[in-house]
Amino acid sequence: MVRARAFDPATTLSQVVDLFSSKGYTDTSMEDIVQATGVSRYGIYGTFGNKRELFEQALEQYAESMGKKSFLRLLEPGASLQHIRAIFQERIDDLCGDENFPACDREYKGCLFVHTAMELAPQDEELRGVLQRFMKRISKAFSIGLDSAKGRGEIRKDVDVDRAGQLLTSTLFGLAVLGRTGFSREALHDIVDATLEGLRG
Amino acid sequence: MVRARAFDPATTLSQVVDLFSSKGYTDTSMEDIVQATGVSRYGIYGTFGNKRELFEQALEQYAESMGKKSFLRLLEPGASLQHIRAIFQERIDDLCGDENFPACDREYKGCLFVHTAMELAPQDEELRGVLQRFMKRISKAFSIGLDSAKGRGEIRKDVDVDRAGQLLTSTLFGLAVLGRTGFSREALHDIVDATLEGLRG
DNA sequence: AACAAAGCAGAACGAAGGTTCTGGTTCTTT
DNA sequence: AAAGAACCAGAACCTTCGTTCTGCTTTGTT
Repeated sequence: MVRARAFDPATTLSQVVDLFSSKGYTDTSMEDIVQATGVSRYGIYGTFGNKRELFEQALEQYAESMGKKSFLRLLEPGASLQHIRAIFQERIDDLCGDENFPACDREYKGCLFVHTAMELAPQDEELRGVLQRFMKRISKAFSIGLDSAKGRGEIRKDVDVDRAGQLLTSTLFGLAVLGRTGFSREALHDIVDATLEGLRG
Repeated sequence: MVRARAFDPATTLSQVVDLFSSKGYTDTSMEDIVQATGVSRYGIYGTFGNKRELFEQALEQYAESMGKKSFLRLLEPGASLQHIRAIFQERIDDLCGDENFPACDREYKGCLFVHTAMELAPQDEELRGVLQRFMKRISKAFSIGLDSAKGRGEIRKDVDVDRAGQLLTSTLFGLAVLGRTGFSREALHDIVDATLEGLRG
């Protein structure tokens, strides 16, 4: 090794995650990526491989960062309905972006999971498998959190936490779709409230 | 007029709807459309305009046919929770395709609304408006059905039918995302059950 | 039968995309 | 200081895409 990289792969990957999250796979060009990251084609291809492989790494970083930021807290003892609500709060913040900017200017951020599901999952068996794993992991985390909340008497005793976990996962994606079509923070929050209302005892 | 069209615009548009539903906007090429419909480029462009305009008409036919097939029944007096459940049943059938074919061969059908939301809504103000209208109409139909079901004592008295209508709309899209990543009919049905369970009294 | 408006199939065109290649530059090692 | 491995910017290549154009065919009217 005689010359060091002029960029940090981790931060570059983060920028790529943002790009793919905003525009999806097909509508994000390698040129877009070169421009946004400031990294040369040589650097991108040499470090991450081709577009498909780069996307896969972006997806994995997306999932990992979301897991650490949002879902880890559900695995700790004493997790409550408030923790679940906090996940949706963060999710909505993420989807709706900075509200200091007017709606017409703000960049619509999307969910990389949803983009992957709609664009790639049907044809790409491997990515579909990755996606399924991530989704099941999310459902499981929700279930664990719900079980803990049930122990605290925050949700009904007769709630099946496995199915309810899947329900919350589904809601997570529904929010992404609605947020993308321009529905307000308040509308999304109402949906979360209505969902959790159905679980409360 | 001296020579008649060799194709029926309505059935052609239906085929286009299927294509866009399966692969989305960007991944469906005009060549795909020409091949699948058997209609010449001349016929497509002359009848429907360019790709963007064709998509808009496909979206409108999709919404109208879904409305007639699934949601009209909610507006009739005596609508019940069973009618709402039937909508989700049809939805799942539509998303998962014919179960006589093995999973690896079946063509994953997607939701045109979700594709529009993810691919076009952020940049295309007009389509975004169209999409918002459709979604609000769906929510409204759900609300009316829920109100009727409430009158029949099928759901709790304290349920806010407006918010619950939005919740069911969100669930509808969540199902599309999960279905696209290969989750089974049963998994999707569980989600529907869990959702409706939260509304029952 | 001849005309012409409107249809069709496919070639053609310009733009854009993913990937690879080239020529030059940097920076650690010898 | 010389060397060379790895980096960078961007040109180049090939494919695909949306759209338009061209030459020919069909068919109702004159």
